[in-house]
Amino acid sequence: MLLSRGFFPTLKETPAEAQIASHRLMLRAGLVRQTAAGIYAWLPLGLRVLDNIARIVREEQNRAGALELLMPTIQSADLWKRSGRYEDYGREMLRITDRHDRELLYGPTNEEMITDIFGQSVKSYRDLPRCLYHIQWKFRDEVRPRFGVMRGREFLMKDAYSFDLDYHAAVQSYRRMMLAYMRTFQRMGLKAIPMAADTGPIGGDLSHEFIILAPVGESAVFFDADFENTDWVNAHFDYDNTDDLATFYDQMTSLYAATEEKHDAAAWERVPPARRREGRGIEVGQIFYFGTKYTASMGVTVAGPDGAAVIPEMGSYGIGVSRLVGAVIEASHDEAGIIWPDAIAPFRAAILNLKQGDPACDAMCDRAHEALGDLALYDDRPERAGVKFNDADLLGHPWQIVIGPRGAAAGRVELKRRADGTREEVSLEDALARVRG
RNA sequence: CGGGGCGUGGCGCAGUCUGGUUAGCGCGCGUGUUUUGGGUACACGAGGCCGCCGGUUCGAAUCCGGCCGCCCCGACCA
Repeated sequence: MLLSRGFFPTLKETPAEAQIASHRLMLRAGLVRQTAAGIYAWLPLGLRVLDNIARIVREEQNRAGALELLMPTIQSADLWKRSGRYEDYGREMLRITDRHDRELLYGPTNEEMITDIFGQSVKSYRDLPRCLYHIQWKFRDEVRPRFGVMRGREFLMKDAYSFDLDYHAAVQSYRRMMLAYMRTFQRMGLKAIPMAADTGPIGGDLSHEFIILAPVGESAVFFDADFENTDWVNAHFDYDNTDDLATFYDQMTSLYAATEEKHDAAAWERVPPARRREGRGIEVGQIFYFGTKYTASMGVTVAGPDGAAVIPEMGSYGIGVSRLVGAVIEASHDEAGIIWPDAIAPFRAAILNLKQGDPACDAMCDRAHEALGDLALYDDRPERAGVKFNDADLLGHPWQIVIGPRGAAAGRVELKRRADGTREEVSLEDALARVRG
């Protein structure tokens, strides 16, 4: 991709409204632009990141056996009246009236809708279990949106819903999704900790929030530092193996970890003082088991093996896709700008032509650009080297291929790793190979 | 929803208290020269219904009233 042909507006100065690092950097690097309180437009660079995060989420959901569909953003109020939440949800729900005075709403979540869709078509225990998900925009009319996309009113969320025949099977679904979540965040370069959490308006009695530690986080959290020594990544747990899931779940939940609402002073006292960690965290996902709350209220049953009606057990599982963009930046940036983890970077590398117009530089840059194609952003502007260095650091590409007249004449390029700032002089071919990974 | 603050070229701000010629400054943008490995320097230039509506006045960015928008702290929340 040629930078000169793209739309990557960067800001030298920080807009006054941005208070935290991720918000500042998202505006300065041209990822988003605010269009109203808590509502953002995603510019090309931001959209690439959002898509990359959604792709990883999707891959891990599929791997865990969940099935993707797509439900609408606008929902009928009737659905919510059936579950009783139309009154309960309060003013966070954006209510809309159409030209026929029908009551609609912009969905803040989809339990009612998926329960309705599922219940219409599934009539036998043979159709269970199922887990369905979609990645769709939500709207919650927050009283006070803040921190850029971390607490927007409109946000992109992956929400999955599991349907099982009984409690035991529902617990397997819950554990399966917990494993999928840990794998998802791990792939994005994030260290998430599952913490016992409140269920809020979703309801139910079992819930975990996935927390990324960060000083700007909105939740106060308490956890046992020993969690950092838990090695679940190399354990190769199988989604279909009940023992694996049990072992994994035990690893995740046996050590103390809770958000403020679920904090238990007595249990906390039993954690050795040296291992007690208190801090703040960003919630990037939450999972719920709530049994038959929606299937019962909305009248969904299936025929069991003996012919008797059974009310399916449900769980729901959310990941804040757009929030993750901010969370990743909070976890990975420095004074100069963003440091993208390889897996979600909008481009794997920047190609910096330090002397636009120099035949050797131009030729070598063209070769690099041709070889990497869409993996790289080629800064072909007639700007000074300093401008290009600074923009590349700001945009946070994992690699920078620096091509100047000195090196180009000798057939060498400088390869810089954004994360640690290391640079080495290598041949173009070696640089390309490293960037491709 | 309580408390506080701010709306002035794309961005960051000054000017408002104490009304008065053409509304300034820095950055950015355009053209040219210059520079050429970490935001170069100079020159010229474009770009504003001073958030909106109404009022006071000979005269309003400035004073008064109303409205809208946005931000921050708290309570609330993926």
